[in-house]
Amino acid sequence: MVQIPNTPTSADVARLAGVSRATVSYVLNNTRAVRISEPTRQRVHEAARELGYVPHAAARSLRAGHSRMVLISAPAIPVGPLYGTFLNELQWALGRLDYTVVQYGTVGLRGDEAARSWAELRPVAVLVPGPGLDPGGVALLKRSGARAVVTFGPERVEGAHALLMDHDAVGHCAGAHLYERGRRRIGVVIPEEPGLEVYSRPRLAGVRQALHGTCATVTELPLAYTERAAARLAGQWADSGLDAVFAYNDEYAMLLMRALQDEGVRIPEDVAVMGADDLMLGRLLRPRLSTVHIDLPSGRDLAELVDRAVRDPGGEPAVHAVLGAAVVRRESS
Amino acid sequence: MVQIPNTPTSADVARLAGVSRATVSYVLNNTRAVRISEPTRQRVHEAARELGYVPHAAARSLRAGHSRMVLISAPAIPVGPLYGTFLNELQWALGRLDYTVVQYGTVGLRGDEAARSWAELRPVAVLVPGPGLDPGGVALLKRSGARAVVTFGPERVEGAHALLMDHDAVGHCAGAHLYERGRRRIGVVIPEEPGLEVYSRPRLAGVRQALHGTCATVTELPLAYTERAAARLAGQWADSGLDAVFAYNDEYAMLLMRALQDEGVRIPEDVAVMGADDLMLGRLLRPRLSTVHIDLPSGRDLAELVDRAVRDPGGEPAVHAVLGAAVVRRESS
DNA sequence: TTGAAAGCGCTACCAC
DNA sequence: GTGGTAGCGCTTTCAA
Repeated sequence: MVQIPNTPTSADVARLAGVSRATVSYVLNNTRAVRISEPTRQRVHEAARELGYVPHAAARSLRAGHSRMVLISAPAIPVGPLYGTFLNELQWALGRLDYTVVQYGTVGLRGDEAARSWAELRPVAVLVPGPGLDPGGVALLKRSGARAVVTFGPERVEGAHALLMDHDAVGHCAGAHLYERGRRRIGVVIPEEPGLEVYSRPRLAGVRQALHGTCATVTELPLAYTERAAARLAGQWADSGLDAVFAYNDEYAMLLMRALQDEGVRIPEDVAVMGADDLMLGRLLRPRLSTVHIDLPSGRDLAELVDRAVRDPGGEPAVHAVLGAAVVRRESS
Repeated sequence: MVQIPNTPTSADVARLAGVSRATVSYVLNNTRAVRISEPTRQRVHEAARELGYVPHAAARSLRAGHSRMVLISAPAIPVGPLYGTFLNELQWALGRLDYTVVQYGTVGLRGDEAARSWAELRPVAVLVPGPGLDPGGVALLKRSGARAVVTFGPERVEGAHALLMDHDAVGHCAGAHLYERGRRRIGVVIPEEPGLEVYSRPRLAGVRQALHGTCATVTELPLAYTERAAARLAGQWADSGLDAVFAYNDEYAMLLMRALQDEGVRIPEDVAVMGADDLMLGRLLRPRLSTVHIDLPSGRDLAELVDRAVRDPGGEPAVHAVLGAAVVRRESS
């Protein structure tokens, strides 16, 4: 008969090694304040290995009164390679600082409930990309023991540290560049996919700002990420009289560019096209896609910010503008 | 003076409401077995709200002896939209079943250490995409209370349930299709990026298998995901005499296709090109990219598998082949 | 209908 | 050097 083995506890280890639970704890945690004889250490390690003992993180942090868990809110929309690598770097860096990093997705919960379920885990720090956290949520998390709450996205939130990713700058770059290239009737693609407004709105605003006080016009172009929608938009192009378009990002740019080319619109002669994100993708298009390169902060830097905030939770919430944006001109503009 | 507020506990709620901690627990958990008078309920809820009380998940599961945490190992490589949507659906479905879903990345730990750090969280179930878990790890997790361990990827692991994503089938489809189209000298791109072998090897094997017993030849084409590498490969194309290539996936296909076209190679006349994953990308290329559409299992199905396994941990580890693969012929083949 | 108390696994203080 | 033990926040049995 197969018996489901009970999870071994430190008491089991103690019993097997013939010592007390305290001693087990001292040995396995390398407690410096107390010296344990070498033979005893051996026996304890031996016993732990034999039983396959794994400490119980929840019990430990319950006892300690705090955890080293950093909770990162996992966005509901699939993320691109840019953010993906950033996240990996961040996780790695936090791991080096001995934090336990956990991504907690909150599909289907409204901001309030989300913050509550995060708080139940009593993380020492909470990182929230994009929106989805309001001042109330921040307060709740802090009251639940979070020593650092960091948002990174286009908006800051009262009470939280912010890595301000100023997507206005992305649009600004694009707008200024297109204007400089002699374009005056500029379209800006606004993805219809939900959840992208937080990025598309500031990017649009940036374009407007760059063109403010000039004779250039800005036209919003709602666009779903489908061939049909792109074809429809391209079909109406001649009527629009636009001579340039900032396509939100490289993927939408590819979609639109293809549709325009299929309509016989010449790029960049008739219409200049710009993307953003500087994906490999853009280099492979013909004409090569001009884009806005985005510099995310390094994961290491953010990890250090988190660590500092955790060690000194009294500090004022810092707001860092961290998004570098620079035009990469290729052939489409 | 600003005082760091202490996290309120159920004892605080009890005090404020003028009842015992037991009563608080009964009210907040809606314990059916015990009836609490309406006025008391009100007072408790009131107090909890006023204090911003959030239950302590760790303490709860420590007491309960088990958690409802499902741990999903977060892959180190950035994932595509395909897997991203699958993951979201899965999280949503598990959430509906009242599990707490957490993605735990293990950048930099070897399989053994990874399993250990997962086990420290005492999850009730562990889902591991791709490799990174050996039979020892599975045993460790089970001994630590995991009632279900599910791998999903191309290989199965002793002791764990498996969603067998048979990437051979992807290659097989591609190979058979290219053969059928009259191609006999077939190249297969093997990405040089680390971590992709688990997928590329089976896909290659599938191609070989499809062509076994025919006069067609298979040539491995190692390729890094850079323009330079692609240009180099394309430069040597004439010498190779290949008349078709299965490019691992749509992204590598785009990379290579572009390089070939820049070399003056005509597609599909001189060389047929196939991708895989059926991304939007492929539809936008010219010629439109033929691809292998991959059908991942629905997140709901996997969630149900997990739930069943959790409820009946005695059951034999099930192995499901779950990857549908079908050729989508467009213009590049 | 409500309260007292035990105990989940762990660590840290204090005795020996 | 090592062991006894209190107590982290919570649920649940038993008593009142």
